[in-house]
Amino acid sequence: MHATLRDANPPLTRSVEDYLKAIYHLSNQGGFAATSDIAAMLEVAPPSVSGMVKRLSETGLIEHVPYRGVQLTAQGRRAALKMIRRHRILELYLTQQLGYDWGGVHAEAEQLEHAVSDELIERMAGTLGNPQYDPHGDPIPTAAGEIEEAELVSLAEAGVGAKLELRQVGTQDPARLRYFAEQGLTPGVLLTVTDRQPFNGPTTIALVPSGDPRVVGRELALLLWCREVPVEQHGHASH
Amino acid sequence: MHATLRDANPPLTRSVEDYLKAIYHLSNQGGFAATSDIAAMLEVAPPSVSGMVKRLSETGLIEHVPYRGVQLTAQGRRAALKMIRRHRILELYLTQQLGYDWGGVHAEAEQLEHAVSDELIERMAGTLGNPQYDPHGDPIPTAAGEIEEAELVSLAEAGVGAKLELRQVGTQDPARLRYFAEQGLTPGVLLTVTDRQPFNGPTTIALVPSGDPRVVGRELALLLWCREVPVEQHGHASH
DNA sequence: TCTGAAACTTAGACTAGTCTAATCTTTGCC
DNA sequence: GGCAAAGATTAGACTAGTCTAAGTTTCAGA
Ligand SMILES: [Mn+2]
Ligand SMILES: [Mn+2]
Ligand SMILES: [Mn+2]
Ligand SMILES: [Mn+2]
Repeated sequence: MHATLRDANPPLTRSVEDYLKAIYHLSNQGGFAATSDIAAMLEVAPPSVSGMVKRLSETGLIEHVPYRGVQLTAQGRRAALKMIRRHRILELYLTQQLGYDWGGVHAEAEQLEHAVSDELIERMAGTLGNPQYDPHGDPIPTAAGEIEEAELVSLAEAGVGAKLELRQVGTQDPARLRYFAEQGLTPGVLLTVTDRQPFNGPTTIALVPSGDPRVVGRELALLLWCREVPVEQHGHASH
Repeated sequence: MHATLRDANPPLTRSVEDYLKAIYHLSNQGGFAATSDIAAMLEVAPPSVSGMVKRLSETGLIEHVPYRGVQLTAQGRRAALKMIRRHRILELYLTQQLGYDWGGVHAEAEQLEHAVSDELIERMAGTLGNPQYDPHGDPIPTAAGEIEEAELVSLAEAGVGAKLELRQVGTQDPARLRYFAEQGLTPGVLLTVTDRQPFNGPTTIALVPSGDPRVVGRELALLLWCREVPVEQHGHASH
């Protein structure tokens, strides 16, 4: 064993952890993450991404096809899911135990995720009762690296007449999150689609059971991910 | 305003924050912190310290007298006390809210102190009732940067017969802390010094009120910082 | 007063991560 | 099928932080 050999498994740096998360989010369902999309998500210049991509593929965390994009290896995916678990448990802990609102929580978790130990995360998860979803409805990966894959439909694409449960809110923007909260649009809410205007027009919904109407423009409707609710009529299960 | 000018007040890096804390701890009561002591405390080589010292004095956080040592400026002291507040609130929060024992808490706080926001620290402090002391009895600086300066005597130097209150435990070593906890030697405990053997020998104490005896070697006794308790006899205040 | 050891600084190299400017590749469109 | 624009990579520079090796300063003791 030569003293000059690099440490075989050095701990990942803050930057590397954020790159892996970004690549995970951008390469859903087996696709490639593009250099420019990673750069935009992390707010760095594209050449910075090219440089990091080189290092990450040398260490076996990603697969790089030049001019095509990158994908996580199994090892890289494990590391990404670990960070996502940390991030989402932190978000939930901050909202439930320390009074954060769901808009402010993302920025704080973005920093803390790199500093917490496994032990701290598991203690937080225990305090919270080993939760399944974060404040925005996103599934929390298990400590073993499993994550729920739900088929959800965006409110902008849901059919008129559909009865839906709002499951996930697909933004971290504090202003948009605050607006959704004001409108009562938080994960778990039931609603029916009552109208959609043509030419990318707004969707009108009625909250269940209050019946309160809401009009949601396409930009925001695309952020509201819903599950179709089987319509149960007076205790009769649908067939 | 030229775009080429460096940001006037960039946020401090993790390294800088740890250097400032180390210098604070090493330059108590107006003295100088020595390069080699800073290096030992941070586990870096002395030339790394010389390099950092140059940068820190250029940014006005410390004063450097070559070959003599360094001192914090007012600005550097403010920054150091802010980090110490963070560290101690984190330690207390982790022990009181998340079930950490006082041995494991230091390493976790050492990382988190660089990642938490002011808002998070103040929320934690609020949850804890704006506490004055951390789990090891160390005073927590206020948000305004005030810190209590107590005159304490080490158990190794206290006179035989003295009645003392254990106030601070001056180590972060998990093994030593665990041992102290086993022996019932935690901040707040009352005791009397019953014996001291010569030639740097052990100190024998009796816990109050149980009377249980403990024998403490000099190395550990030097870590136990105590306050003299005015001896009140059956309700008679001492004159 | 000299001298040698300890402490400190300087010199020079290296890594991680970032940037701008210049140079490929790919691809949609005429 | 050719070409221009978009996207990606390479080239080269820079900062922060670390190291080892080599020189400089201080100071206690002979
Ligand atoms: Mn992050
Ligand atoms: Mn979230
Ligand atoms: Mn630290
Ligand atoms: Mn402490």
